[in-house]
Amino acid sequence: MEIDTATTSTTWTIGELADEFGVTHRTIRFYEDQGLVTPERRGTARVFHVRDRVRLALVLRGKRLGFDLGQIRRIVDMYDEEPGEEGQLRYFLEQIAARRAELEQRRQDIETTLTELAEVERRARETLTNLH
Amino acid sequence: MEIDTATTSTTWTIGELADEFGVTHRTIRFYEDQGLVTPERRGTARVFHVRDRVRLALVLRGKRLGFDLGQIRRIVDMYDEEPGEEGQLRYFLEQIAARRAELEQRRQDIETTLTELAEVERRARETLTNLH
DNA sequence: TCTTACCTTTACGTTAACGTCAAGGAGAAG
DNA sequence: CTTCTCCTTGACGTTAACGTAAAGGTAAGA
Repeated sequence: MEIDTATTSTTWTIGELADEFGVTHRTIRFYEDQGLVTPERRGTARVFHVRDRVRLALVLRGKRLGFDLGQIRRIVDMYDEEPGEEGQLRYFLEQIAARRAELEQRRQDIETTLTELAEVERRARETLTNLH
Repeated sequence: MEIDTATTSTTWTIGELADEFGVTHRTIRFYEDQGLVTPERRGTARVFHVRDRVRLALVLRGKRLGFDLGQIRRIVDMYDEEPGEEGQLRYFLEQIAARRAELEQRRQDIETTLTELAEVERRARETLTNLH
């Protein structure tokens, strides 16, 4: 019997998330092992809440960026870090600065590559028009 | 006896390139296996020319971007593609468009992440000033 | 009650990208 | 000739990030 799926559900099964994000169950379970998501357990079954959904999205974005799961975890964990005391906050800000430096290096690499590819493309188009 | 290292050498040994780029001999040899660099052979020894040096730099930039060696090869090979006939040129332009799409997706992901990290940082700084 | 769909754990298999010996060659210096 | 230094070719080892069976639990519907 159906209980409540009329109101857009605020929890998900592993299969729903897998379908939505285009990954396998195995992948999500692996991420749970790594502590990237922490679904509730009802009996033996996993119940994913909004927090898990958000974190999963962040993880997959990290993967698109080519970070390994270690780096990704460090970034994702920043999103729901507890305030803490001064020393910890300063350390936290250092970490953010480090991640940002990596990201900006990457952005620079991308800009350069895009520029170069544009030049390669220009030459190709030139050769192409010269054929006619 | 020394022969000619006064005039900046236009060729390199595997060790020189390894030192310069901060990778091991093994890595460079592996890249040779994959066809990413194609050093000349003098007897049994490898002699790297400017082309290899450039390609190695491109490969390492690709790695920083988180591409796997397959993707990297596809990008790097574009840099010294021969003109060819029309069909090939059109296919080539398609490939460029595809690589560009990937790179732009990544850039978008980076922008988003940087924006979010800035917000996280702002909140951390706020908490920090409120401590005093 | 039986089937079907979806879930579970356990555990070995796989691929990429090198790391790490092992054993030896080639040439310049002393 | 011996000693270094730097190079060479195998070839097996390692880590990350899952893939892929195997074997079974549970709840809804026919």
